Amino acid sequence: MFFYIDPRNGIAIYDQIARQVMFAVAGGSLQPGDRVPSVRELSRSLAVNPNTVSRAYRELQSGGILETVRGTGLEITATAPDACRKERWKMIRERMHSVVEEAVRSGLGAKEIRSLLRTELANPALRKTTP
Amino acid sequence: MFFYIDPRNGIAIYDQIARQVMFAVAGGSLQPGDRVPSVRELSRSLAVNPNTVSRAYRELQSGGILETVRGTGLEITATAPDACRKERWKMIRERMHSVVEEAVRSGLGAKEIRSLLRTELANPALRKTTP
Amino acid sequence: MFFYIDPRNGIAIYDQIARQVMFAVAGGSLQPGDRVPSVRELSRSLAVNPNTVSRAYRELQSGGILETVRGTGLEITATAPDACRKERWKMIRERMHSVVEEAVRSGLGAKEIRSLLRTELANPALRKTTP
Amino acid sequence: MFFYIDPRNGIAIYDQIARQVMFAVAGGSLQPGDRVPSVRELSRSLAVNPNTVSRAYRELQSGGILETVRGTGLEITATAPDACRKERWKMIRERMHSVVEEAVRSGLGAKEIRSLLRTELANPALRKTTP
DNA sequence: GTGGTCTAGACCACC
DNA sequence: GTGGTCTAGACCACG
Repeated sequence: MFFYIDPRNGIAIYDQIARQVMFAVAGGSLQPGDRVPSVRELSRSLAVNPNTVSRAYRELQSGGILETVRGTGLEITATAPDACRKERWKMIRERMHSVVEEAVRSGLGAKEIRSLLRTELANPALRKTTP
Repeated sequence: MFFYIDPRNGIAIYDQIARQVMFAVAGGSLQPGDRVPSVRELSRSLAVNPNTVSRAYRELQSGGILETVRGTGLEITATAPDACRKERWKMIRERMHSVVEEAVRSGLGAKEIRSLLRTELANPALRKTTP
Repeated sequence: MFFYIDPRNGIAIYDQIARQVMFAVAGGSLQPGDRVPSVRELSRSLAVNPNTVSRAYRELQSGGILETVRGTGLEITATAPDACRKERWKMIRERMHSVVEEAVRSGLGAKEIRSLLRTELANPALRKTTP
Repeated sequence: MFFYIDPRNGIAIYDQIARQVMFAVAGGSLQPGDRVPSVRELSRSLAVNPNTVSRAYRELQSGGILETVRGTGLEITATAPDACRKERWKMIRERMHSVVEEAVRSGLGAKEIRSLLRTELANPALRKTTP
């Protein structure tokens, strides 16, 4: 499957999993009706405890992204793509907002902030990493 | 004093205090030789556990921003302004990096990211916000 | 046939099937001596695992609603209509009991609960709904 | 404290805890700003695993009923009473709806259903049980 | 095979 | 002391 987690990057593992599912849905590589890997399978392939995967899936369920189909697994809901695209925007926008806010509060001007972004976007290491 | 903390915003309180000291130094409102409030005074005025203020000061000391002046308390070091400006850059740059990284990984293009920043910079509520 | 199942509604599928058979018997649309569809046939038409249909029938057998007639399949017993009517009452009564119990425990008064029922009974969409 | 759980009533323990907190808030015995018992304390007094209590609290958090105050515990939010009263109604109404729906579908008339409720409300065992 | 729940016990950062 | 996260392993109902 197409999930990778970094156990030491500060973001909780269950959250990394949930985000990647959402990104995959937002990007179209997971479609409504698709089944997500089983808890046991994913936990094995990520070398992570089943409970951790389970928690990620549970949060996605309560967010309306996944639904259980009794005994057969979890699948992407019909409303998921919309919700995921919205959520993706919201998450990125919130983080961008808080960076800019802190930058301004710490005394940086718009010019400096823009140059900061330019530097980051020029970073060649970006395009390679697929989630 | 000019510190404000929000015990509910997810950022550790000691970290909020330490950042604000650093920003004040970077911005010049705290100068080398100035004394910071005593642990007891600040903890009272912020309604915060003294241990928490203490920890903030401890981190600032080990970062070379504060030094104890025997008997009289803690004051801003001579090298602090430089260090704080550098630290400020580093913190902002790291956060900007991680936002951009997530945005790209989630499938957004450089154009969209730039537009996101533009929107944020246009936000008129920026200068007013107190930490 | 006249069965409908919803694999996503939280009620076990075998239970949905068993209930519908019982309701049909209680209501007279299935009579003693009538044959129920074979496991294979019903499982195909409901797009459901044969084990699931099998389990529904097994429970109905052990409840005395169905009996095997050698070679030809399962049919409604002579005592089924009585048993189903009783069972229907019991199930509804139990559920009503537990709703009322929770309502009272959560602080609602008899008056509010009665008004709740009145609202539900007034709902015009009732008779139309298919299981 | 005022929580009781029944480990064998079919409702998940974490759910029983969460409901009781909500009912307590809806009924006013827990007010905004009040602290809820600590995870460890409640888990001890209910003879339940800390993770189970933790999960109950987590769900309440994501529902906006509780918020963490760093290092000091979890407290009732300002918006909780409203949310809990709404949630309480919603839960009871949904259950009443589904009972009535099943009753009607199984062939019972409004008269019989009303009489069912009357019987339940007359049950003297009701008033005693406090959650 | 599937998910859901629970227990037990550990480690972390924070106050 | 507090909550948050994770692991390990168990049991259940369901298909």
